[in-house]
Formats: sequence, C-alpha cells, structure tokens
Amino acid sequence: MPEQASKAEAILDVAERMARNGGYNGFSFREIAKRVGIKAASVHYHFPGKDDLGAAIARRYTDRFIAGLGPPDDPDTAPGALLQRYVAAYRSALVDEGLMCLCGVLGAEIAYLPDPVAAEARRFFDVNIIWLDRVLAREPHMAAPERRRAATLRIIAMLEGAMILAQTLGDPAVFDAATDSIAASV
Amino acid sequence: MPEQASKAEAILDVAERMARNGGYNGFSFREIAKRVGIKAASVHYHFPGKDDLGAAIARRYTDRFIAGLGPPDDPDTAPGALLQRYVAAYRSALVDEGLMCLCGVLGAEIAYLPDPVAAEARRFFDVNIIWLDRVLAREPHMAAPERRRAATLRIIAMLEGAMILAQTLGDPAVFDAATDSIAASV
DNA sequence: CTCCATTTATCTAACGATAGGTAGATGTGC
DNA sequence: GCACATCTACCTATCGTTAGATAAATGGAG
Repeated sequence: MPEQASKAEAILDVAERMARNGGYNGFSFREIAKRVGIKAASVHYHFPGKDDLGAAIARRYTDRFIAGLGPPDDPDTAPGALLQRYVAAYRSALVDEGLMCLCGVLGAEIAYLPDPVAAEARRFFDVNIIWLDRVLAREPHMAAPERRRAATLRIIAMLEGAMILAQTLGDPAVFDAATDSIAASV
Repeated sequence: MPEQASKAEAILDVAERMARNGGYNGFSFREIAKRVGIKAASVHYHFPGKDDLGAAIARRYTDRFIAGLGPPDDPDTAPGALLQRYVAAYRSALVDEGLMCLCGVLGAEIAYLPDPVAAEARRFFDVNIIWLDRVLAREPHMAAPERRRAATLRIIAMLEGAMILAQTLGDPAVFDAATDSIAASV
C-alpha cells in the first residue's frame, strides 16, 4: 500500500484497477469508497458523476501511457527499440500486473458508454496511432502513408486482441506467441 | 421482426444482441423481457440464473460461428479461401450488423464473469484455435506446429483487436486496414 | 492577533431506480 | 387432469446520486 499523494489520486488508482478488470460497470462508488477508506458520498465530492470519474481515469491512463513511451522521434532511440518498448508496455501490464488495457476494455463496450468516457477511449487510440505512425515513419520502407497506417492499426489491433486472448485463456504465453511478429515488422 | 421458433430462442436472440454491445452487464432480465414481450419472471423459467443465460448465448454463439465456417479440411475449399471466409465472418458482424464478437467482449471482462460464462468464452477461443490450426496445417510452409500456433493466435488477436479498434473509432475502414495482411499469411 | 467568512473534505441518511431472483396463482393445450 | 408456460407480486441488494450537517483548515479585515 503506497502512501497516497491525495485522495483523488487514490480514488483514480482503485477505480482504474477495477475498470481494467471489469469495464465501466466494474467499478462503483461504494466499492471505491470502501477500498480508499472513505464514504461513497465523498467520492462524489472529487468526481461529481460516474462519467466524470470514468473519463478521468481514461484521461490519466492515456497520458501516462504515452508519457511512458517517450518521444517517438527521439534520435537516441532506434525505431525498432521504440517498437519493442511499445510491445513491452502492453506485455508488462498483462504479465506483471495481470491487468488489461483500460481503453481496450472500454472500447469493447463502447456502445454503452457515456459520451465523455467514450471520447476518452477514442482519444487513447488516436494518440497511440499518432505515436506509432511517427515511429514507423522513421523507417525508409514505411514511407507510404497508407502502408504505414495499415501497419500502425495492425500493431495496435494485435496487441489489444492478444491481451484479451491471453487473459481469457489464462495463459501469458499466448500473448507472446501472438505478438512476436511485431518486432519483425521493422 | 422475424417470427420466432420459440420464446427461448427469442430470449437468446435479444440477450446476445445486447451482450455483444455491452458485455455481461449489457443485458438484464427486465430489458430482455420487455423486448421479447413477456415478463421478467418468465425469462427465469427458461434460464434460471443470469449465468445460465450468459453461458447459453455464448455456447450458441460459438456453435453457430464454427458451423458457419464449414469444415476446416474440406478438400473442395482451398485454405486461402477458408481464411478469407474466417476474416469475412468477423467483418460481416462488424460492418453489416454493427455488432462486436460476443466472446471478445466477454473476454475483455473475463475476471468479473461467473465461471460458467467464462468457461464458454474460453471455449470459443479454444475451438477457433483448433479450426484455424487445421486450416493452416494444410499449407506446406506451416508444417511446424509452433509456427502454426503463433500464426493462429496472431490472426485471432488481430481480428478481435481490429473489431474493438474500428468500433471505438467509429470507422469500419479501420477494420479492413488492420486485417488486410491476413489474406497474405497463406 | 483576533474575529468572521469561506473553503475543503468528509460524514450520515436517504432517494428513486434497477438488478437478479422467488413463490404461488393463472391460463392453456394435449 | 396434467404439464408447460406465463403471470402477478414481491424480496433483497446494489446502483448512482443528493441533501444537509460537521469539523478542520484557510484567508482577509479591523
């Protein structure tokens, strides 16, 4: 149990953890409150509605995820290494933490999500596409934008799908087997 | 509104439709009853608990899906054609019906599912892996089992992920761009 | 420095809605 | 008459949400 910078952060932490296992219905104000050590009404003080809280965890998740990758055009890091880092980010969440990608889970139930939450889920994929596109653009054989976009979407789809597949089958090795071709795409 | 063979079938139909948009929490006895034109208690007559109903729609979904593909070793159909048919099955659900893969959605929230439902979600991927493996086994360059298994898992992961990606971004073209390399894998 | 006003963060208690589920009566067709 | 199917009526639990109170910190104004 790490010391929490603030109650709002603690709420985001437990809500994110629950959402990454059970989606938008996987967390509730009461359950969050219980784990944080306050009452449900106090959670509403920090996040007025559930859609606010849902959007907040997705926003923080996206920002952290991209920040953790570093700049896609860092001259000190080869495109291949950046790609490896990208795959490792998904893998570590699944294998080390046993958690799904928040926005993959939310995306699976996108039709039932409140607009603000759905918008944040979309944004996750938007910024991921941009980041990956910039990495791939550094490869000479990825000069054609359409080819690059297809490769970008394929990589993201494979990673999201591999997480679901591995988690459902309860076998982390499935993730590795399904994604080991990504390194070869550059 | 098609004439329904039986009320149980009608219940499965609307429950599946709702689950494919919102997951296990996306359907309720009351909402199903309303759409089928009966009372909620009557749904319990056909399916005692929600886990029974959830497992039933997943079981029927899996059986229908595999049956729709035909035998993987049909000598009249080339492996490439079978692969195309496999991709088309996902594509048609997404583009024509606007629905996600039921077991992809369930897999995303696997940690929160009752055991009988989780078992059916696992079974979907198990039988899909078997079917695809048999198709790929007909290709000479897929003789190595490990290589074949990796290709199988990669294809399923790509399709499941591409559905989520395309649905989240609201753009069916994303699905095609992400999956157009599958045809080339054989 | 003190007094008063305000803000911050939490609480208790309850609201209406909905969830899954059950018991027992009612109807309906063989 | 009997079995199947559906009904009415209810239960308990939980959901997101709100109202109103409280205690502690904060910040000026005299």
